[in-house]
Amino acid sequence: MKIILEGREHTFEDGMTPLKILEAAKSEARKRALAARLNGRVVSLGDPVSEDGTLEILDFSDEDGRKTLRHTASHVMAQAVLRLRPNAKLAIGPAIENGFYYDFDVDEPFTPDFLKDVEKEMARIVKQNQPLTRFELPRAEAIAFEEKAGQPYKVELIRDLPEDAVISFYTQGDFTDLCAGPHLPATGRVKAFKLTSIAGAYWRGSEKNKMLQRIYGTAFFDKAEMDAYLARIEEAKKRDHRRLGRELDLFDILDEGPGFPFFFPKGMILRNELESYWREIHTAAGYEEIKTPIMLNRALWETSGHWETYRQNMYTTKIDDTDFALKPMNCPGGILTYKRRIWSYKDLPNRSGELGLVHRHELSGALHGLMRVRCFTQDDAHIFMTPDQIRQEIIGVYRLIDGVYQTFGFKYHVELSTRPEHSIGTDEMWARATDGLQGALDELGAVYTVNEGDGAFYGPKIDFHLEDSLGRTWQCGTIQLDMNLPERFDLTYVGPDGQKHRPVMIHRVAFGSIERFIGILTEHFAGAFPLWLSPVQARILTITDRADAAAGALMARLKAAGIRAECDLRNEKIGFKIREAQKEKIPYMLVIGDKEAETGEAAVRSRKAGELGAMGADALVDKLTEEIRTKAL
RNA sequence: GCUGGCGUAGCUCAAUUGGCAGAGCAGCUGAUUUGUAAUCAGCAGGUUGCGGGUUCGAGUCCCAUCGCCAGCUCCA
Repeated sequence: MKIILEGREHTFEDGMTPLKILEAAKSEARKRALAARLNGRVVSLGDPVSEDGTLEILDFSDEDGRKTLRHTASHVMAQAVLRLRPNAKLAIGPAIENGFYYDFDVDEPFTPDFLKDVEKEMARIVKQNQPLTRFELPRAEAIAFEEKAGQPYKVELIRDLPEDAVISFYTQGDFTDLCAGPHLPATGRVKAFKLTSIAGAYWRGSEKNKMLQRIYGTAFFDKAEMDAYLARIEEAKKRDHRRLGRELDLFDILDEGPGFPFFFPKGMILRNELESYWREIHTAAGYEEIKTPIMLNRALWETSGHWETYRQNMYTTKIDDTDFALKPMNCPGGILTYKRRIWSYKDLPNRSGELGLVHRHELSGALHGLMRVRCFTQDDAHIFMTPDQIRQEIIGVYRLIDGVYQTFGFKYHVELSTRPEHSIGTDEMWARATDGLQGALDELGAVYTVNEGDGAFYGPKIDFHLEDSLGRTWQCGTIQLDMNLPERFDLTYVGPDGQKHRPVMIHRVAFGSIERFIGILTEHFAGAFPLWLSPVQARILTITDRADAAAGALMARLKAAGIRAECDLRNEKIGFKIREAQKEKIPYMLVIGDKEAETGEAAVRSRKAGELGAMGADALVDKLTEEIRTKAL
């Protein structure tokens, strides 16, 4: 098979794809050169090469294809914006998960109306079907090109490119942009697109830089596919925990306490069930439970380093001329608890857990329902151990957390976060701690990504991230190794040699925060919680008041078996009662009319499966008890 | 905190160029005794987030402030 690349003929075996061609390249330099050329023509590196020697795209459905489409859509958007606002300065415009964005520096901020104008202009550009062509320039010329174009951000980007980088540009009609590619061959391929929102975003992601205007959009090869996607987003909004919390009377956040959630009676049942489950598995895993004060004096926070490093996030007050702070973390309390006695190496590891209420003054703009609040309960635990116990303990904690998420059927991803800029402790401590975490992950065969510089100021961490209904991820579980606080608080244990030694400490949470976890849980189940968590597990619905006595008897029987049951004796039609129970997502509806009152049974209706037929009280208790016991999903 | 948008009844939303603050659902009261997702009727519900200003007149325009939403930054 012959392929003509930029005028030169290349011969490849049949069935080659650009990706395979790249893989077959002999040297790195050759690979880069080929990639640069191929990217200029090809949508997806996995796409097959057609027989007539051109690079034609046959399959748009893979992720690379959509990414390329969206990247091209961002160029089309930038072109449209420049036509409408010739003075706009371009920053960056990548494809992202499900869409794309482009950042602009403009004199006047964009308005929602302006988005409509941009969409119209984009449609025009798509209709013009301008071909995208690629060219490369040496560094100096590339800089001169963007300087002439009046694009200072692009100049800065070029200056920061590595020495050996290929500097490429893409042109479509009157628009040229610095870009590595790849792109669609022409703007006409951008069939379906929509601009979704405007937001501010700092240049290069640093709040020290200027805030630019960002336009988000999405694009699909198929209009129907895009409509389905947009409809799915609308649907997902109905699962929003902030909405469901209010609708299901579980929890809410009121204007009177921004970031400080209220839990209503039904929400407390859910919460208490989670806490009981937590106590059960932690007791089984060898943890002891403690409770430490939410307010402690300044001297303690100075010892821990929080006063120095974290004070801007702490709520402080003065009591009798002494500074106090609400705890933003539980560790100092856990440490003081450890220090109450002398420990032998035979006592370690010591695992003490605390459902600890912490307060953090988060930035107002960061608050988000239960996901990001200003006071929350961490299902915290601190493990004090000898250095040679590190790996085994971390493996144990990892398995415990994994078990928790499996109980709820959650998918998660794991990140290893390393030393941040703002940190305390020596290089050697950090190296040992990071090696400990990484070693455990590798021994477990865990799949994880490394997040450089994202650790806590006192140590590296393994984070567990869960998704909300819109696919945004939230850190829940975390395992943090700390060789610093034991030093600061002069923690010791007595070794076999009779001498004092320094223990190592793990901070860890499984839920992360009960509040955030409930938020995730609510969205995951769309409010239809598994039976064991449901605030009301069964509601008995009467057809007429002739069944009231039977209903009362059944409720008493269920309650005696520990099942959360209630009666709906109102003088309403059964359809109405069913509808309400169904909307409240009550797992089991037990209908009693004359027939059932007679036989002592109930017609069972499941929230999920509909009518299940009549059952006697004993059978019903057995069925529900078993479902609760197994925590069935 | 930053950029933009938005705050009207418990909830979802109306209210023409500045001109009488409304509807559905929920709630309450009464009637209805009903078989698996909505019985009927009536009643009540508001200092339009809060505070200033412009105007004969402000839900609507301006300023300030609080809160919410999206994103950025930061984080469990």
